[in-house]
Amino acid sequence: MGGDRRGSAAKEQAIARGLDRLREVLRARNLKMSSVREAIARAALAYEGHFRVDDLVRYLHASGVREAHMATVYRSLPLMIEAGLIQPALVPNGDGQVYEASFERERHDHLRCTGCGLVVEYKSETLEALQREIAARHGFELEEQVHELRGRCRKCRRAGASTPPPGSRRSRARTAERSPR
Amino acid sequence: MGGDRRGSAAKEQAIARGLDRLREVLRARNLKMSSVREAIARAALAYEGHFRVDDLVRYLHASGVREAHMATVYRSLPLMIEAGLIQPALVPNGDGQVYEASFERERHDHLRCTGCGLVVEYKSETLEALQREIAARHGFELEEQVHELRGRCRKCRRAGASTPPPGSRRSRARTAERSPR
DNA sequence: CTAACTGCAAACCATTTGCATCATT
DNA sequence: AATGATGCAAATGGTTTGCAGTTAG
Repeated sequence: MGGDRRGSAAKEQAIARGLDRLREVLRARNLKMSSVREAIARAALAYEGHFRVDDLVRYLHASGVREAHMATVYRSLPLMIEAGLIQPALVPNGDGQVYEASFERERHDHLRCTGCGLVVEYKSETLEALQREIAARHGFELEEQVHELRGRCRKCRRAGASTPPPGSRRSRARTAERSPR
Repeated sequence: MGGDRRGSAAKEQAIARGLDRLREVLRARNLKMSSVREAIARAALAYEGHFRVDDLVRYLHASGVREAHMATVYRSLPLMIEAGLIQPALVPNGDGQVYEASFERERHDHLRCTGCGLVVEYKSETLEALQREIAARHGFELEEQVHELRGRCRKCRRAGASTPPPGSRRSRARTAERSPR
């Protein structure tokens, strides 16, 4: 299953900072830290790429945390989001929300191939500036932006028909983080 | 409930064109038009503002179509989308997809107030051009874009605290179509 | 006539919640 | 000790599906 690779010192430290951040949020609300909570947060911070709740649970089980229950993970999601550890990643396509670690990582948006499901991250200063401007023009103070572009990637266009391959639902598509330029 | 206002001739004709468009899609797939199907499409085209499946069903009932079943509406959604009659409007927040008529209407995106739920439409050529450019840069042929900005509207910022009012889920928020500039 | 469509009820599935019990502060 | 956190199972709620009967082409 997913791999808990070597714990590069840097990454381990980032995780430690993330956990501290979470503790702050908890303290601020008179909530408690717990071993399960910590394991979940640790897993979320360490997870490479996008994940769903059940992915995280599997990862936890694989990591030796025997009883990490779905319900518990669900209950900790809002806290981790508030602490800035994770973020919803893609616009849900019917099969559950996908998250990604966001702690000490810069904002980015996604391009998604409607053919093979490939996801590419990109970042555009121009885009963000434009979004702020649009919000301001309408009297809004921007808090969050959802931006996802969909189309056919090079490979799918070259290879294929104009319609996405049939019967390909819940395709745990491959992800290519970071891309050209 | 929702109002089926006077049938301005222009609107009635647009609906007729929409239905023709739907017939084309149906014919192309060897599917059949039916009275129920037509009533559903008609309702979707006539509906003012955003709606959910159950809104449409209520609207249909109110319009005298006694047995317009949810399942049937669900089954016709993909067809209506393919025919370009409707489109998913907002990014689902947990409580079901929201649609809006899109036939012979120009693309637009939404700004959503995290305080009161107010939704404002806006349109930006610059933004669309930028999106196409980003897609192209990554070898994608753009097919669709999801873009939603969230923040606090003028009124909410003036009026209020920094956190959205508690316990305000499934708020059928008011919508202000079309806005300044 | 045949293939699609429709109502209805049951099935699905991601997410939420109630409750008794365990752990942190 | 007191208040939260957790596992588990049951409840939710939007959406999908199987089936038997109806209807369009």
